[in-house]
Order: sequence, then C-alpha cells, then structure tokens
Amino acid sequence: MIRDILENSIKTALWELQIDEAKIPKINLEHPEELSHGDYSCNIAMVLAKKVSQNPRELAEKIVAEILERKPEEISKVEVAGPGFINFYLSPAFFVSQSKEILKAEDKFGRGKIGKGKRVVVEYSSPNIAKPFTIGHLRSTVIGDAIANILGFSGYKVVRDNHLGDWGTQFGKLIVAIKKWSSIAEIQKSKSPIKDLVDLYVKFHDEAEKDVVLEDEARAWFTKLEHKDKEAKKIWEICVKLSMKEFEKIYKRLGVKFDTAYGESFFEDKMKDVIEDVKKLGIAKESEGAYLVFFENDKYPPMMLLKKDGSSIYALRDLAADKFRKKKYGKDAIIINEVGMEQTLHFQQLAETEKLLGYIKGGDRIHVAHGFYRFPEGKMSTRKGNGIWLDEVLDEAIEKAAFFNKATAEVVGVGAIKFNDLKRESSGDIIFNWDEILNLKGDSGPYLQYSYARAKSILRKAKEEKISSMFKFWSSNKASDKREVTELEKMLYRFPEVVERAGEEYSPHFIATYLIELASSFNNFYGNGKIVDKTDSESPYKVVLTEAFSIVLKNGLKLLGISAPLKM
RNA sequence: GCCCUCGUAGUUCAAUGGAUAGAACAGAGCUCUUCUAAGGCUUUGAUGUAGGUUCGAUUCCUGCCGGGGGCACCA
Repeated sequence: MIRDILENSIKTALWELQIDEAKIPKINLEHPEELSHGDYSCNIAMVLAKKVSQNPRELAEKIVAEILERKPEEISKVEVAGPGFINFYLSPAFFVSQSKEILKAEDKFGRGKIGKGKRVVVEYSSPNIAKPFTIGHLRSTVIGDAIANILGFSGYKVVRDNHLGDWGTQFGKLIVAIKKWSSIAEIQKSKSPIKDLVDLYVKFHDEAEKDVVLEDEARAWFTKLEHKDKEAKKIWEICVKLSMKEFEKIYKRLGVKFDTAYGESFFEDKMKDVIEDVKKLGIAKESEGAYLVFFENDKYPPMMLLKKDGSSIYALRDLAADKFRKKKYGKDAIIINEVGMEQTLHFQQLAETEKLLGYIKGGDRIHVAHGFYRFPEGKMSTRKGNGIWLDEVLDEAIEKAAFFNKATAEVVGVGAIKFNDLKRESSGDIIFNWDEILNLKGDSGPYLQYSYARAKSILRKAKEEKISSMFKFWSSNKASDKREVTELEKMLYRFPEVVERAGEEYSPHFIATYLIELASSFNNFYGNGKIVDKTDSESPYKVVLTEAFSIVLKNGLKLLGISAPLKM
C-alpha cells in the first residue's frame, strides 16, 4: 500500500539524519481535511522537535530534503506547511495505476488481511421469541451484519450467530398469561399470533403491577419448563415456531442471513459444566438463596448465576454459550456481541468471570454496544407495549418510495432505513423520527444507490460508444501526467484504509461516511458536464474513473448490506 | 449514592491530539433541449461550562451543569 511507501520514505530520511531510533514515535500519516494540503500529511517533525531540541519547521525541512533525495515515483511533491507538517502530493501516474488496479481487482478491491487466520463469532440481532421485532432490534441486526461483512472482507473467518432469546423467565410470564387470559388453541388460530402474544405479555406486566403473585407464578412456570414439564414445553415450542416464521420474513426483507441460530435454549444442558467449573475454582457463593459470582474488591456488583429457586439466569447461559464457542471454534476465536449498551455492565461481569474461569484471555471478547431508538418522550419498551414494529417502518419507507416500481421501492426503502442506522457512531441514542429515517435525500442510502445507478447508466452509454477501449491509448500518452488529479481519484484509493479502520474499530459508520463523501465527489465530478464525449481527449479516463467509482461504491454498499441497483 | 455513556450550526450526523471544525436537512439565491435534477453551484449558521496537560484539545485529565442507561432473582 501507498502508506508503506511513504512510511519507509520517512523512516529512511530519519535514519539518514541520524536521529536516535528510540526517540522516534509511531509514524502517523493522515489525510489532511483540506485536499489542497496534499494527499497525506505527517506530523513527525512536530512530535520529534522537542525530543531532539530542534525547531519543528527546520527539522521538517531537513526531513523533506532527505525524502526528495530518494523520491519514489508515486510522489510528485513534498513540502513543509503550517507549524511543521510534511505534506505529500501523490503523482498523477500513481492515481492512474490505482484506477487500473481497482478495475482489475473488482469486487476484491479493499479486501484486507488483518484478520487472516483468525476466527470470529459475531452475535447479533438476537430477538426475543414471542416478542415483536421492533425498530429496537434493527440496530443490532444492521450493525452486527455490517460488522460481520467487514470482518469477513478483512480476512477473518466469520460465524454469524443469532443468539435468540428463546429461554428464560419471560416464558413463564407468557405461559401464565396464555393460561389465564387466552389459550394455545386460540393463539394458533389467530391471524396475527405474535401480536396476540405481545398483547398478553403487556397485559401480564399491567396485571403484575397490581398483583405481585403473578411474578412468582411466572418464575414457577419457567422452573417447570427447565424441568421439562410437558405442558410448558409444548406451549414453548409453539411460541418458538410462530415467532421464527415471523422473523424469517423480516430477515428476508432486510437481506440478513445467519450461519447459526443456537438460541439460549440450546445451552440448557451445557450449564451444568459451567457450574462445575465455577465450583472448582470457588469463585461463586450463595447469598440470600441465590448463587452469585463475587468480584475482587467489588470491582463490579455480583453476577447472579442461579436464582433462589435453582433455575438459571441469562448470565449462566452466556457463560455456557462462550464455553461452547471456544470449544467449537478454537481457543483463539474472538467473540463479538452486538448488543445494546444497557447491557454493558453484564458484559463486563461476563468477561471478568470468563477470565477467572480461563475461558478467555484478555481482549478476545468484545461488546459492541449501541444506543437505542427513543421517542422524544422516553424509551421504547415491549413491556409497556409502545415499541414500533419494524414491519410498519419498512412498509412506510417503501410507501414513501412508491414513485418507483415495486421492486425498486423495496430496495430504496430498506436502503434508507439501514443507512440511517449505519451512518452514525453506534454509541449514541437515535431519537425516533419518521422523516429522518425515511429520508431519501442528502446523506442517505438512496443517495448512494442513486449515484451507483447513475454511474452504471454512464457506463452503458460508454459501452455503446466504445469509449473505454480508447483508454490504453490515453494512458500511454505521457501528457496525462500533467493533468490535474480529480477529487474523485483522491477519494477512491482510500477505500482499503477505510475498510481496515472500520474493521479494527468495529465501526461500520466509517464506511458509511466515506461512501457519502465518495459519491458526492463523483456527482461533483459529473457536475453538469458530459463524461462520455468523443471530442474530449480525457473522456476515456473519465469513463475508467466512473467504472472504478462504481466498483468501490458497490463493494462499500455490500459491506453495509445495502443493495446497489443497476437502474432506478 | 456508586458506575457507564452522550453534550458540536435551527435539526440530524462527521472530524486516528493537528492546519481555516466537515457534511446533509431546513432557510436565501442560482442551475435542467443533457449519459438519471432523488443531481450540481453560491450563501447564512456550531464545539454545554470552568480549569489542567500539550508546540497544538471537539478529541486526553479533573470539577460543574444537562440528556440517557445500569447497579440481586428480566434479557
């Protein structure tokens, strides 16, 4: 990569200047915000100045002189600017070779190696059975899917796991509600069984506020379920089946697929082992009838494993899940949980416990936390029954794009919703706002899709006019070295770096914001002028750039899980 | 009470400790006989507050103020 060339250039210069190697910090190359400040900028002179007691600008001048001694052909200009920045300008020839490389690599352009030989389990989406798939689950689904895509593109072997919430006291609650206010036969007959189940769940919480005994009944039923009670098991099975049918529909609409969907119930028979491990090490003890892990110096509050009635709690199931994963995918496998930030403490406790148990080392279990969708008035909650069902949002978005044909409207609507989620850093909350979610203009998914379709349309035209075949002639012409490099080119070659960073930081939004900038520089490049033009000697290269753009954008959209339509 | 997060234009978001804090939407003004105007070009407008570290702070540290979340039988 070009970064390595520049880095070596600087290192050699420092070596020639006989600067003490121990004093040299990590070489930091960044893209100046202002394109006129060059393609890369390095602050090494300013960082180093004090350590070697020299004036930063003078030191920078010396470094530049050394670099120019052995200037690689990729660099056209190096200069000192501002307080002591060293700015690198890449040569027009470099950009031409980049464009060629993109065309050659196609859908492989941007693939990275940071994950080579490593395995990662990405747990995301994880909706709860018998609960609605609301807009709240959208974040985990969309962000987790993008992270899995990015890591896969970066060389990791990825396992996508949907950790279904198909076990726990909630089922006790549901069973109580069904038996009290409905029946399993009635639910099965219903046209909208999930809605009915949710209504029952909400009713349970309303009633439980008045009558605390209900909570105990619910726990009792869950205990029965854990003891394989036939009636409980039957109701549970039916609920799981009905829910899965609903979820499948949504995943299909969203274009999200999983490798595994073990769900919490899968670990029911694997918890005993964990309890044994815990007992062996003596890291948990009984308190008020329950069984909990206590942490040294009360680093964290205690984490419960078993309730006083002996039934399990999610923490124990999570431990079992991770033990299982490490066994199945190897002890070096990285585990990523894309789960809401309200569970941060839980995952800290979990990581600490797993370290004590020897299940993990440090750093191989990562909680990627996200804020949630909120109403201006407050949090959404299934218990209160005020969540917004994702299906409704999708329908609404598609309606808004109804001036397209049906298939395109679906693509655009889903793209708008996904992008709205991916364009921002995941840690913050999103205030639910129909207008923003369904935004089809500006910084949006449809803007990217539109730009892609536009590029494809130009390429169709170019093919008709056989413009691209003239490229060889153009690029062999040395005069092209004197041309002004376009903003679009200055964006295109950065894609691999962006992918790498997004992967390292588990942050798809770096890709999203980059793509907006990229598309905007393309549209700007296109402006109101023509790209396909036989009278313009640069037209062949413009077509090549358009194709390179379409490739990079398509690869980027794929990482975000957003479809790229050929026509709109 | 303790812990975790987030405070950036009117609004929604950016900014690996760097240069003149970028976009988009909304507002004002242009721009379509064109390969796609869901486009392009002008323009107005922002770092919660008080300190500290640094050559340099939106970014790191501390206090305060505000929003959100968590802290034993939900997940």
